[in-house]
Amino acid sequence: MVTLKDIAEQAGVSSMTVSRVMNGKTKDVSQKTAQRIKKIAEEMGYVPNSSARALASRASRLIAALLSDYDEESAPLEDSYNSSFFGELARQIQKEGYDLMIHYVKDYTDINYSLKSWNVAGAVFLGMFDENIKKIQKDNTIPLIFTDSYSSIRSITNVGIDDYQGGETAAEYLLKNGHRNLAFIGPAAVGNGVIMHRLQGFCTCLRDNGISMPPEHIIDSGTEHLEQMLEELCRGSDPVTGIFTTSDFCASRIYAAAYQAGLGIPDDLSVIGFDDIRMSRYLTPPLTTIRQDIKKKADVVCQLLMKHIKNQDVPAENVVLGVELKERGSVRKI
Amino acid sequence: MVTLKDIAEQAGVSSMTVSRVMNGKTKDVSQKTAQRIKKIAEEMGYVPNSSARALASRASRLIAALLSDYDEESAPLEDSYNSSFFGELARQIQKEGYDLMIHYVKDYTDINYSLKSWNVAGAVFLGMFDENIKKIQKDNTIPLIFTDSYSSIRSITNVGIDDYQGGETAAEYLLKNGHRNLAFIGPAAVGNGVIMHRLQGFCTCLRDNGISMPPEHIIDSGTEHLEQMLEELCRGSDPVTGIFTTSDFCASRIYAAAYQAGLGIPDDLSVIGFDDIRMSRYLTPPLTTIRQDIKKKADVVCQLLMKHIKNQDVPAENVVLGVELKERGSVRKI
DNA sequence: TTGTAAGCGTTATCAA
DNA sequence: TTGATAACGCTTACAA
Repeated sequence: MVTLKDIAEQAGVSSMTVSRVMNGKTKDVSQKTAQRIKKIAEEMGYVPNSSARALASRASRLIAALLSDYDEESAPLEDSYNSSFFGELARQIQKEGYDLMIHYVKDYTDINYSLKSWNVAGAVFLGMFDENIKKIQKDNTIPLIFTDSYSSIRSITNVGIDDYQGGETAAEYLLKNGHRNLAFIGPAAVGNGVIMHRLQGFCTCLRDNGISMPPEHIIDSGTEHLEQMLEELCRGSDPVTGIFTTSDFCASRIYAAAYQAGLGIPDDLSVIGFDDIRMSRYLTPPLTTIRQDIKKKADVVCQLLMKHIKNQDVPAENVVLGVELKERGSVRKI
Repeated sequence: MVTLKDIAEQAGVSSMTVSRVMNGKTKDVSQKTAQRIKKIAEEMGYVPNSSARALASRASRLIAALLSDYDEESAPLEDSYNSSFFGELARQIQKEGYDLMIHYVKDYTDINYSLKSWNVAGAVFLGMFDENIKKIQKDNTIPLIFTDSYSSIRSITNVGIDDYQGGETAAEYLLKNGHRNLAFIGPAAVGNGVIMHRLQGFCTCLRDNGISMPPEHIIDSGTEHLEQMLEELCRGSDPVTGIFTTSDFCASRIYAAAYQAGLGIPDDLSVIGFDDIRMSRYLTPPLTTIRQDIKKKADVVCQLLMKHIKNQDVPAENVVLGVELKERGSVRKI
């Protein structure tokens, strides 16, 4: 391992001088020696020791990504949305000269460890963290960026999308295409999360247009019997013709169930998804969906992180990104 | 921040004693003091400083995952296969008490930095690294685990699957179902990688059965004109009836192109994929594919890593995991 | 069983 | 413009 000291000896200077050069404080060092030292460092293959740096400067160029992991069996990164976002985030963070660690966290202890162990410069939270937010905020002075959080705690920095608007847009579009009998399929709408807001936007828009959706048309996507439910919904005397679902992944499950039930999309059943993951355009038929810009989201998160790291006094802010309808082939006009 | 020293002062012992307790070297410390110290540490919310540890012990509990990133526009983690594997790997590594960093790497400089900067205990390589392997190996003593590498360098530790066998299995299955005129769709078969081996297994099996596949039936999945190609292939006097493709994601693109071309799957065209990502069973029709066990792969990588970390003298080994045919609905009998 | 001393590679601070 | 020194929090090696 090549250290500052090694280079210093080669160059006949003190290691402080080398340190200054390596940190780009070139105005404190003469041009000549700076050049010479750079060359020697290059030749010797010097790579700064980040641990030592972090220790001495009490600040690391490290960001932690925290994935909430309620359950051993869940696989957050198997979800196309999450993994795309994480991948983009990693790229952006790296571009800023920071390194990224990933932690699955279950409870406060895990979170605490993730934040303190490597004294990370900041953290990004993916998933639900409502219970712990208050305590986390209190215990830490580093920037914490939440994503898609609807915590009632004010003054947290969050980047999310307009889920409510997304629900509305979906409803509008289905109505515009003549659908009147609708259903909603998603994970059991937990408390105050994105799912609930999408559902609310959807329902409110329907109600404003004089349409109501009976509670039994709100279906838990976790059900084993999706096919059967679809049959019941679409075969009655007053058949459901349109479904709004909370993710494109979920939409693909609906496609499969509909297929098994002998229901054609969009002929017998129209479906509108959420997210616009890469695969959606390749479904048969291509999925009409509410698109969120994952790249943009990662970008905003990263910029916010950098801003807060550079200046501790930046106030908390809640960024809400827009969504847009991506019209493809899974909704028909009736 | 709570340090060993803080705890030591509270407990009226030296920080060495606390250090021993925190590292579970309880046989070197009296039961009584050990208990007392544990309690105090708990109360004070002690979290060990990993940077300091790494610095003092010249060894970190950190693993680096290196994603090869030839191109700004590519998004390795948008690929379902990669992201699932990465997610599983992260979980396994964490379970072993290690932390995981992610790095996109372009060239030798990047790799070098990733490995040295945090003196990681080991690294896992995802993607192609053929050019640099020799140099990387020479410069590092830490365990390096490659995945899906067909490097000609001997004595690297690699975890892969039996790609050749996968190709054979696909061919056998198509033949068994009466298909004689076949095509292959995948990324331009770069040098010596997984793609080439899958293709070779496929072709060899065909040849052994007296069937030949003309070169123009090997199609680059990167083409813009997939729909048109499919038309040409399947509408001629001697139409292609079966396609083997190198990933399930690619299969979904073929589904979409076939749909646009008015070709029904499996009625007009049978398709067999590779990977068995989560989405495959939800395609319409559900995709018949060559399955690889991603969880198992991550598990093997992690165990290998631990073994090599604990014992530097373990020889390099190349683990080849099996693949299996997952029969679903995209291949028809003719 | 416990403690002392030195040192890991770097940066902050102050002095020259 | 440069250097000496202490310190960051911890572990290793040795001594008591």
